[in-house]
Amino acid sequence: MDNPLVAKLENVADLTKDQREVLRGLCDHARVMPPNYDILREGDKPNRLHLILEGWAIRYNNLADGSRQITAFLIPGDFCDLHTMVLQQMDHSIATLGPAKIAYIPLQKLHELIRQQPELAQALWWATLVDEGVLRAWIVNLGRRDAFKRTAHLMCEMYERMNNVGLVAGDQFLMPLTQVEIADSLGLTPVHVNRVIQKLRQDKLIVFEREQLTICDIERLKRLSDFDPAYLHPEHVRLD
Amino acid sequence: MDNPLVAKLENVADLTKDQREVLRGLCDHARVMPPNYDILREGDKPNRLHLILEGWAIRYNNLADGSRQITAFLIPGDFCDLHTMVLQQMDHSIATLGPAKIAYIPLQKLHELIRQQPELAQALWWATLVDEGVLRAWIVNLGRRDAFKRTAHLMCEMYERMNNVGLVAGDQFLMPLTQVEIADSLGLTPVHVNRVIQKLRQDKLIVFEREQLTICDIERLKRLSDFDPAYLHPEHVRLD
DNA sequence: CGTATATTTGAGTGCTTTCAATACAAGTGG
DNA sequence: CCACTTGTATTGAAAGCACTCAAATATACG
Repeated sequence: MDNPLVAKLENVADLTKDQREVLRGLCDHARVMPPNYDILREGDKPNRLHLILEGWAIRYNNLADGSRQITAFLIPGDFCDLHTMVLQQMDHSIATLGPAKIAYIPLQKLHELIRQQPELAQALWWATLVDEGVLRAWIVNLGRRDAFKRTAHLMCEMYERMNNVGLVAGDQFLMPLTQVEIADSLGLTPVHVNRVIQKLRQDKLIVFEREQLTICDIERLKRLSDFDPAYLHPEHVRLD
Repeated sequence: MDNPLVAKLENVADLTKDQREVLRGLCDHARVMPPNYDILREGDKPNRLHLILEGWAIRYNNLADGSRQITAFLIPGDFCDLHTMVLQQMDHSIATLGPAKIAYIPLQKLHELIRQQPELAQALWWATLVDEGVLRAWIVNLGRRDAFKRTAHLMCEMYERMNNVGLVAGDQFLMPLTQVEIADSLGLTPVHVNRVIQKLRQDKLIVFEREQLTICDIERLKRLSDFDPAYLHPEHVRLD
């Protein structure tokens, strides 16, 4: 498989062969981590960056009452912590879901890249800003959609994002989430997520088994969940 | 009043006299806009940046069913659209609440600043990344807290942020929000927000009248809403 | 002083939660 | 290889938080 970061950025920027090499070079040092492994914990002050190469991870916060809110799903090509280029301290934790291959990138290597390849740096900021758009879309989802639409919207988003890194085959992709994790991301209870998913199946919108999600009718799913991919900014990056 | 952007950044970075001047210079061209004025609309491709100097604004999305979700409150010192440095198109709208003084900054001026003052650019990225932290905190708020705690948490956040730009006097500050707007930001209905606010008053936690919010017992409010200011990253910026 | 906007109150409804129990699958240790 | 543990999915019934609808009151503004 090609490098997922390269795949992601090529959707929005014309990369030179050289730039592709630089990006691949960032991923030199990678390791496969076990499921449910905390890559980063709240309060950490990491001195290297982490990039997902294979598998999924979650960004999450634990609350005082013992509950948990997932604030992002990270898929291949996503940085876990680009913000540590500027911010000192992690204000949340990051954990793998299934086994996941993580690239470890020395902070210094990134700083060099930014100095030597400003255009590439720009592309990385694009990724950060898209992440911000995703966060806003999640707020809209949590704030203004009922459980059914909310779940459908999440599935549309993951379909789209997985597609952007070439990980959708036909109408299906690997979504290694339990219903508990879906619940923790959507602000619902696992019990209710279960009922919602059953309805999605009943309505012949999805098939979801053994971590494999099949979208039977993506257009209908997008329509009913009011999904508009504009927030993922598939348009070309401004490189001036 | 001093420049709110300078005030905000000085909390986390040691600015030289020169840098302060540059920041003030960004705000040269400013205008007072009327209440409920759309500074930017979804789909716009702005060629200048907008910075709040006085008053409040909202970042919001309109949904297909006619409802609205506010995804951010912008206060003095906040950029409306730093992301247009990289992204082409607005994926949401921005509107003033009360009358608000907005600085208009040509994109090019910002690009010059980034080239000539990399440290300042770093400080601006700090602001963007804190905004991202705020978005995550909102997701946690919407996903895992009931209406009462959720409302309390919002008030703690705005207290803290207003304080960071020197706009809290004693225990009170100007919060030009109607209950409808609070509802649209918290994913609640105005009716329910009304009942929650009454309870907050009953419990002697706040006084809220004529757009003036007084926090009677900030410590209790923080405790009960599980508020931890770490996500606002008051720590010193990494400037290497 | 009239009109529009914002706040408040009440009653009834419903989506989602909570609590509890069952079924099922996967992994572990003896 | 089986008993056992653990995590996940599923189902049912009851309770509750927040919503809807509707109307009254208050406040701001021209």
